[in-house]
Amino acid sequence: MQEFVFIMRMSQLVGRRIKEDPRDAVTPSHKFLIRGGYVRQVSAGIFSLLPIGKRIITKIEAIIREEMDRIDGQEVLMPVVLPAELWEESGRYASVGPELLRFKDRNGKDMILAMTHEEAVVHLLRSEVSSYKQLPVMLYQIQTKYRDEARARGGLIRVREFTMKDAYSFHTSQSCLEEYYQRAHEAYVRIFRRVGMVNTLSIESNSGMMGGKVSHEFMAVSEHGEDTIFVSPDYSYRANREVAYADWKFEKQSPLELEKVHTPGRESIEEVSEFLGLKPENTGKAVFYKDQDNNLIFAMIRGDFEVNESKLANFVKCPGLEYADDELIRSVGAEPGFASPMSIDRNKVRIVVDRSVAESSNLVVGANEKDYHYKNFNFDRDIKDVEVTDIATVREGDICPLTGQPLKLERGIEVGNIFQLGTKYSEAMNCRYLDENGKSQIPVMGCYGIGVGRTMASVIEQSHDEWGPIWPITIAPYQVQLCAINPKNAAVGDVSEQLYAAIKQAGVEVLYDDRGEKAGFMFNDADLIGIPLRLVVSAKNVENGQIEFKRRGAKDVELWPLDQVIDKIKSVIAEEYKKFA
RNA sequence: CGGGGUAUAGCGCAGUCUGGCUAGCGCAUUUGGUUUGGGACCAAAGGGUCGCAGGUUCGAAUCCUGCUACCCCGACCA
Repeated sequence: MQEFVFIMRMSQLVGRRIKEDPRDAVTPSHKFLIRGGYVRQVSAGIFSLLPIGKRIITKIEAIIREEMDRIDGQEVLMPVVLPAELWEESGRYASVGPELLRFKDRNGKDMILAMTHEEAVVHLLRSEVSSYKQLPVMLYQIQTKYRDEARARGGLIRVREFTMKDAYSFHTSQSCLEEYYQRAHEAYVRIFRRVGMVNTLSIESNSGMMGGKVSHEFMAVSEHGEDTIFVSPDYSYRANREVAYADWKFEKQSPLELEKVHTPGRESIEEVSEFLGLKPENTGKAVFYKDQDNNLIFAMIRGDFEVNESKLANFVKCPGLEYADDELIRSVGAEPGFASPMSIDRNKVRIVVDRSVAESSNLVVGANEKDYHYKNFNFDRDIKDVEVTDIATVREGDICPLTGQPLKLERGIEVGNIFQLGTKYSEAMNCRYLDENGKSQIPVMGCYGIGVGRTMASVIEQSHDEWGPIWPITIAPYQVQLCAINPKNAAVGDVSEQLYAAIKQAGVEVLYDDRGEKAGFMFNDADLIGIPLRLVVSAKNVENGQIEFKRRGAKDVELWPLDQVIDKIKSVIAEEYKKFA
């Protein structure tokens, strides 16, 4: 752990507390980070850290370093500014959208601000490692990243510039990667426990633009989270909505004859099912998407389900699906609002059917003619040569595939992720080593990220009261806050100064409120800063040779004999650390 | 990128509809004094190109046009 400034006087501390909530802050973490004097916004999604905010970040980083070193990581530092050609090698210069900030240097050379460092680490490693004897290896860094987010929000929860710990491992085999992936997972569990994130879930996730197959997200459970998670009641099943599935049961009935019905002006599932006196689950829904090349994809799902665009995008291997416009839909012979998979130009459209349609009977579908639908559509009979898969979005209450219990919905903030990347980058960027037979091989990669600022914000989301954050001792800006009520009183002033010096001597981190503010004012500031342990020096107690001790968030106070304060506070601190070991 | 909103002192806001003398209020700040266990009191003081650029007018924070920044919802996305 790096050396720290152990002590600080409040009278000298830069970063004022603010009484009122900032107008534009909505989440508790955003409000308290601003009000407590931890961070200040410079531009949308771009923040400066004030001293106590920086101390928290430094402590979180120290915990991450320890755990990365424990799983044999080697710390490096790679640049924020990278040449575009490195990203051209991997193909991401073209495939990643506008969130990658591109610019030219003075010579007109294309450059980028790195949003992640797979390319940089492969560039580094391919010239340093050439033998199987050097593998496996893991490199990590704690570095600034930039993502040109369309919409920054929620204080530190979604920002454009941020600090991230990212780690990359290289292996000679998939099994070696899988073994290491497990160790990384365990390291992450330890990290989030140690920083005091009490409610973190590791869940199955969608690999998105990173490529690769197996991946997990570490979610801080919070009502202000941006991601939707489905969990079983016992939390044995946990999955992001993007990949979650349920044990859906569908029932086949004997097919009835196809029947064309007049449904004037009824376009939506609700309108059609109500008009025909049926339920939404008796209908089939058609949703049209287009890929980047303007190719039409016809997704068909039962009327009571929603298409899961992540599942669909993964299935058709196209990351950038968009809703198709009416003109494109008509160009294949379909009628928007009354679309049917039958009687359309099969050469111009790819049809993907959800199991809910394939395994149900006698559904109402469009007739590709304005104001007409068909009743009694049956997949097996009425359509041929289409792809059937799961593209349904889980709904709260759907049955868990593992436990058979109803799934419940949670919100989460993604604070970390781990991926089994495979050879996507090492292969594209020609990273090779020689195996024991002298044969050239491509290393298998894993990557592992943690958002440091987001972690700080998430801890507040999970640990605060109406007055401010309640920091775990492991990342609190100081371990102890010392408050002097009326330090102009000679006895109070003397005892406070002596205590301050003695605490420093004992190696305890203390923030000393020496300002002589009114008690209430001082206590409110202390609560807003959220240091977990508080000592108060007052005239009344000093007269009795006593000091008051209180834990942040607790109701009760203790009175400690003055000559035992140092011993007692040290033991309380040790006890607090044990809670997060 | 679509929808909605905001921009006036360090922070939070009023004033704008209905144009008018010197642009206010609370908090914070400075000075002096009194206070000191859950956001004290008295007295005095400093602090503004009213987001930017044009226009209308005798006169614009206020009306008109354009722009910019920021926030919220959505789209997109590690």
